[in-house]
Amino acid sequence: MPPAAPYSAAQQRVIAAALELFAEHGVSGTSLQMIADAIGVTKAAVYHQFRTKEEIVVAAVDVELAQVFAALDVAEQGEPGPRAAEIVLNQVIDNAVARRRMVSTLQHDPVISRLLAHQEHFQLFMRRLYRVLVGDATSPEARVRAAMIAAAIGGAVMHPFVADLDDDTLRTELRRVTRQFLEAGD
Amino acid sequence: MPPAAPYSAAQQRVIAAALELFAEHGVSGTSLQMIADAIGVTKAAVYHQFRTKEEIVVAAVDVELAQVFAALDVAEQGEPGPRAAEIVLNQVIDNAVARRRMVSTLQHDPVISRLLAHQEHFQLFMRRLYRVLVGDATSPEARVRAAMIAAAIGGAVMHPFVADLDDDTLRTELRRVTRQFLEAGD
DNA sequence: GTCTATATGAAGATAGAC
DNA sequence: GTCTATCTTCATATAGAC
Repeated sequence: MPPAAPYSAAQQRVIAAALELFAEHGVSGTSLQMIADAIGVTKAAVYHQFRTKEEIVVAAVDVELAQVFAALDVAEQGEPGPRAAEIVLNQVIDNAVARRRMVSTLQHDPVISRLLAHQEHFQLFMRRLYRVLVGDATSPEARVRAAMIAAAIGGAVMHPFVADLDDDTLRTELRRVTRQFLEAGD
Repeated sequence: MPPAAPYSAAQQRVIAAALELFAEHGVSGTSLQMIADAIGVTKAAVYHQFRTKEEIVVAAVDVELAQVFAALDVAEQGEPGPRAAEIVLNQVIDNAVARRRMVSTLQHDPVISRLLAHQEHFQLFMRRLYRVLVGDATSPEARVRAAMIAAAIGGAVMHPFVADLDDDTLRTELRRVTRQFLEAGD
């Protein structure tokens, strides 16, 4: 996974503001002026922290993915076994709930998708997640099942149907229903 | 539902090109120059068909939603009953598969989301879909279940795990796994 | 680390000819 | 219905002072 990049305090302010704006307007819909305004500085100050807008996008994705990888690492500290899958999935769910405003952007923003498609770390994450979801199966049904569960968790956290559920409730129910979904295929 | 707007042939060319580009780059990442280039005309020609970029977005969403509403209407031609839910869901699945490159954009693009949030027709569609998925239940579990199924269908069709499945296979397996998911909660 | 000022290009949009 | 030409605004990005 990417080493915890030593972002300065000023850089972290840019990243945090950028993530909020990316989640609301998308990457292409977010200008450096908007980021600068959100922090309360000028564009030039932002450009002093990152040389290009692309670098901001990379840093923002980097920070978000670091949390996902950290969660997966923790989950795999335990002994491998039948309960490992549930632990990993719960980590994914917890992370999706905690970062629910960002998850949809990470999964669906065209700019970020292109970025992630070329990141080895992310491809590895997807393969690990796939294995957790359906093991070694490669049948169309297994792949559709994996795609649906992955999309369901990522997509549900931002869904209007659950917009006013608090994190605790959302997390609890997501875990419950995901377990039901997984058992439905056995 | 919106009346089938009488878009001219030239307007339909703009809409078709715009939809492709929106799906690939997002609405904010698509310029009128890109749309004009895709059709092989100049920006001014595009502006002769639609007065603003926003009008193009509205028309594109209009065209896509018309298909969804038509499918729902067909599904509700039959007698209301226990099998109605499955018919509606199958129509939603068929439509999602047929338009798989567009579904993610419709669901997740920030510009389009804002547009849809203010459209009565779309809100009605969501309520109808919710009823099909969980009936009158309003518990957190029911809402999470509905959100997950809705997100799963819409999100799975664009998922890398199923990118190389043909439409027939994807549709068949989506129907199968969705049925399993629905039965898992009973 | 932040500012003012500025360069350069591309965006959305319009006027008027063909 | 399409073009050339143009306007204005905003985008990314840089130079140099404090």
